[in-house]
Amino acid sequence: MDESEFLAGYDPRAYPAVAVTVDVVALTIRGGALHVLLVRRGEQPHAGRWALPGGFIRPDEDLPEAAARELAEETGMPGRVHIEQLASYGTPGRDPRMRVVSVSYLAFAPDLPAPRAGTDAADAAWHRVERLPELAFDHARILTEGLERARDKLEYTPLATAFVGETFTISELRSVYEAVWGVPLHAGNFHRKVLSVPGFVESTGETTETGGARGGPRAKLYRAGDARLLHPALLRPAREEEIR
Amino acid sequence: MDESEFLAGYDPRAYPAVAVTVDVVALTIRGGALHVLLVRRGEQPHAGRWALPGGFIRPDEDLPEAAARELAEETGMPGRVHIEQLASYGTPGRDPRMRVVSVSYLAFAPDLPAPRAGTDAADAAWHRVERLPELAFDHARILTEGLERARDKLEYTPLATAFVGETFTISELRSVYEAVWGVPLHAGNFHRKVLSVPGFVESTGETTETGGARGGPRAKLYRAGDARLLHPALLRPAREEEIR
DNA sequence: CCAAGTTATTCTCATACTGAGTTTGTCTCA
DNA sequence: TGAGACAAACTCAGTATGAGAATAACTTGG
Repeated sequence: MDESEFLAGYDPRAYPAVAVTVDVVALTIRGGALHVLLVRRGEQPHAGRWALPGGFIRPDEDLPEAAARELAEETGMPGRVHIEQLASYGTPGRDPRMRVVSVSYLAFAPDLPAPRAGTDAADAAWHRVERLPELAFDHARILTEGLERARDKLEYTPLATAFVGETFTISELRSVYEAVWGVPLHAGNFHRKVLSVPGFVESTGETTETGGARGGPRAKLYRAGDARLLHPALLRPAREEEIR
Repeated sequence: MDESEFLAGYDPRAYPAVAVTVDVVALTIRGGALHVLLVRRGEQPHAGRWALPGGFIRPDEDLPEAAARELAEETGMPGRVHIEQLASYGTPGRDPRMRVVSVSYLAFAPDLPAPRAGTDAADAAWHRVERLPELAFDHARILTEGLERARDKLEYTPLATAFVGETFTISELRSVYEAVWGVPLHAGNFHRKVLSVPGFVESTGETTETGGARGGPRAKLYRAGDARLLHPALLRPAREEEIR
């Protein structure tokens, strides 16, 4: 091994600086539809274009902290937000300014207040995931992978409870699945399934104050149970096209 | 927003350099047991301790390329290696030298020749995952998460075929599941299940030349099919302790 | 060569889970 | 007050699963 190889292997200062950012795919459900938080960029490059909220990590800040901070800067941060790491992207040239490695996070929250413009964005808004504007950088790809991850995790984790309030009805939970998966579900089977999975939900003993807006009896209220994995899982209807 | 906030948000050069590395959790099956590739560190910090193969990314190298390169440097790189991203780790202080963000990758390969010492390691060897030495940095955690990911992916993807040769018998495939999951499986049920999942394996029409080493008939040979997802999935026996 | 032991492959059968549809009774709105 | 909406529970046929057993093709040690 010669000297240059040694340096290439071990000394990061031999390289041009690499910048590390976090980008957050923040999802919520508004009016029965899945929405993602986007900010309009105020600076070059891609000024004026919509992007995922995110920014450079700070020197003494862990990755999840950075993600939570970036999200808080755009939304005023509600209490109950679930955050988890998604993936990292580091293709040279993905940011024209310099070598940037971006760690993406997925965040889920119950229906949130309208976001406020943060320190580094001209504007911030929830967008329905079926009708998105063109995104800056490679954020369209990150968002796509984040949605796919969210759809998967709904199957085998109690993630859906992160989209609803402290207590909720089975129908509210079902509408989360329908919004994220984008398909209608059989109400009776969903009900049976949710109640049969140990630890998914537990009854509060209460019911809603009134029936549904358009009629129907009062629904029983539940809260999230202590399961970390759903067993058996709630599987999406098979998607032929994704199997091959 | 004042000037310092602006810089904090947008100019990475305002920060101390962040180094980005890739670490690879490379798995293979040798003698019916799951093994992971480890290298003995030749340099400080943690000199002499075992670690996951990895190193700093190069300026014009994409992340997966860097992972493949690091793996090749330790093993002489066989052809058929499946590589996928695992997660990223960036807690301040995880490397005493400087701020390091590490992107981990998971690699799977059929039984490989003994590794060779690479350019940046004093030694390299396959270790059984049930009997591991103490690892450098936070590599024990990375390895644990890598194993968990591999066990999960075996359930719903044809990943197991990446651990066997071009053609294989159902029993060979079963022994992959048994090695990775660490539990014995019912041979008859496994056989029925594998053949019933569309696109998992396809028959070659051939059989093995001889029976098994200790007896039994010749087994039919299969190759990997075109499925990207297994449907229905091959589920592990329920793990009560992991559900709550 | 033969008996004993191994293994691949196929069956059986009882139980569990799933999708689709139905039933019952409560509630809202016009 | 009647029509429609909806929560919750039930039915039933089809499918998947776990456990065990049967069959037959091979091995190896005598």
